[in-house]
Amino acid sequence: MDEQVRATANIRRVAEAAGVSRATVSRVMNGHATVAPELAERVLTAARALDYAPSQVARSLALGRTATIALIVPDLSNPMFQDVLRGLSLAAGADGHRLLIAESNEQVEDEEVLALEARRRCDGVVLASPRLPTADLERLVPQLAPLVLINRTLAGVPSLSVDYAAGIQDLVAHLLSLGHRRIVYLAGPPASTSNSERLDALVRLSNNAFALTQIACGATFENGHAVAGEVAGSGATAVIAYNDMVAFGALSGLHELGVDVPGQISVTGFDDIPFARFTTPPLTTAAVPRNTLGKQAWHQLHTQLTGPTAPEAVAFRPRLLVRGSTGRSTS
Amino acid sequence: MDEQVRATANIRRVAEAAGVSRATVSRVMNGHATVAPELAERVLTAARALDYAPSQVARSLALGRTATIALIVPDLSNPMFQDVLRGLSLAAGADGHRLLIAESNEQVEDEEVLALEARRRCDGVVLASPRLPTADLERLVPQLAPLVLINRTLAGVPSLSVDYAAGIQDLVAHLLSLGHRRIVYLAGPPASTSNSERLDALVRLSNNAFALTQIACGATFENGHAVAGEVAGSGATAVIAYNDMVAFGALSGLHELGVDVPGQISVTGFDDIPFARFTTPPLTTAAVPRNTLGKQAWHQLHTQLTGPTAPEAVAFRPRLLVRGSTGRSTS
DNA sequence: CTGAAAGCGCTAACAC
DNA sequence: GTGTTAGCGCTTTCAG
Repeated sequence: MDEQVRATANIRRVAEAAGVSRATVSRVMNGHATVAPELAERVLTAARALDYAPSQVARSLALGRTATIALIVPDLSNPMFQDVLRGLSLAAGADGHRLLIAESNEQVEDEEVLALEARRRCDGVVLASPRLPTADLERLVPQLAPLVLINRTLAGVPSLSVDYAAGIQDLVAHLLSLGHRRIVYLAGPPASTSNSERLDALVRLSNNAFALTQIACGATFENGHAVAGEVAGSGATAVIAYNDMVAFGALSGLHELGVDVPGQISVTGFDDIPFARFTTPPLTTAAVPRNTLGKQAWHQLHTQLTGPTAPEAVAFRPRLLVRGSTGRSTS
Repeated sequence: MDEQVRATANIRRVAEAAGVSRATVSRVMNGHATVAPELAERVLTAARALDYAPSQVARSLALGRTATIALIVPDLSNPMFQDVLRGLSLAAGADGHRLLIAESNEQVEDEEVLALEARRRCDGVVLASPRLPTADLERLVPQLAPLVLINRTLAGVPSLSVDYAAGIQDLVAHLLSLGHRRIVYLAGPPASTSNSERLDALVRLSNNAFALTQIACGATFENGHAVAGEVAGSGATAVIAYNDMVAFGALSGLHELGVDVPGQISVTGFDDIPFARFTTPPLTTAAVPRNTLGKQAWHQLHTQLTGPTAPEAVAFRPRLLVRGSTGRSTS
């Protein structure tokens, strides 16, 4: 019968069917106050009959906004970005905005074009691009704005970061309170700024308060596992791992060596990944508020979208979670 | 000086600056073969000078396609969907398509409008909606097409699922080969179809080959942990957990009870979540090819976008991963 | 090979 | 209140 109807109805068809102008259809569809109830009813009926729903693309063009934002991340398999994504998605969704997501797959050289391309389809960008050179980023800012940066700062741009130093400070204070005075740090990737922030904080704090040694390690379970022997032989009574994965590996390696945690040595992680509570023993760590980062990212973007605002750079303090992997120093 | 230039250049401005028509600018920007090199050069220069990049929204409207697809999931924190997302994102991205993502946050009643809304902004949909009633889904199909279903099937719609029965079969075969004849199943949520698929497969296989018992459990670490005592007292020599998290909990509980795994009892999981290789002992499990699901989803959507195709329903067989948590039966 | 002009579907002044 | 009309920025026949 009506084979041609399947070609997704548009506003004109509805207008014709309802015997009104397109403007009226538009008004009704957008709930614009004043349309005679009788007309509104006719429009709604026609719309329903034709399975009509306004084209968001056309709408976006006419309005000059898309009600969509983009998240650009280097790696979707990183729990950090997964949670940021989730927080962002929920928060933006609650305010009626869609989320476009672009992953650079760690290809820094692609990030610029990815971000620009994404920005052209939406109203603003949340960018997590730890490795993009600052100069490039600065050049990009005007074209990406409204923009929110995750885990890095730049003058004049709103940003959300994690205060790694504060987290380390809490971890250290906790260990000191347990009597530990010889601490070994299992260092993360040397190039990573999150590693140097942690290390810097440690060095700063160690000043007389405790003896700090360092073992080059990495960011993975295997890395942590591999240095377990070295840790056991280091004479340290406590280890601060670069992150939870490394701590997890160290825990596993120490277990195999018959070293009791926390009886003989205490171990802390960093991040509070989902499995940190399930290790044996459960891992004492500094919880990075990843979800909050996402929520706040939307908040900051939202305010930029609705009006002019002063850029803010906020750093979130991780939360110390004391679990079973740390105990009183016995030496 | 040129304050008004900041209002993002459009095609007309570039055309004027280059002294050509908008059509020519369009041709150049799209690499359309034949434009005099000299003109092309002028256009490119002007575009560069004005920081011009075509509006993707306008382009989408004119072309009738957005080069964007949507993924609808109930819960982004579920590792299953995270990996599907990742596979989909990478695959679609490689073919120059963007990804819109919508999370229903488990609110089934929102999924319909979410999906429809998303569909209006893009060219196709990948839908993972395990709980949406079939009748509703059927009604939705025409409006969502091109469409690919994840983990559920529907006549006439391409879909990608996991063959849970096959995974169970492999697990059972593995256990039988190790001499196990008394197996206990730690059941997942009763309402979940993935639980009943596993259970059905077990019941079917148990016929004379082995004694099957069942313990009501759940889907979490805590659930698995809680039934460790019951498992130990069950007389079974092997346990098949609903999923890895449950197996993980059981492992932990058995450890605390001093029950040796796999010495006294073997344990298997299902899914191969990222941490399954790191448990003590590492978990034997059936790996669900989550990434492949995402990749294939793009593949199926892509073919639909490029031409008419017969819908396909493909089920992926999990891969048996034998690790340290299973061993020869000693009883 | 290039330009003029119509149109994608919707919104928003502006009139009536 | 409702319709007319002029865009939003781009693509694409169709002439020349």
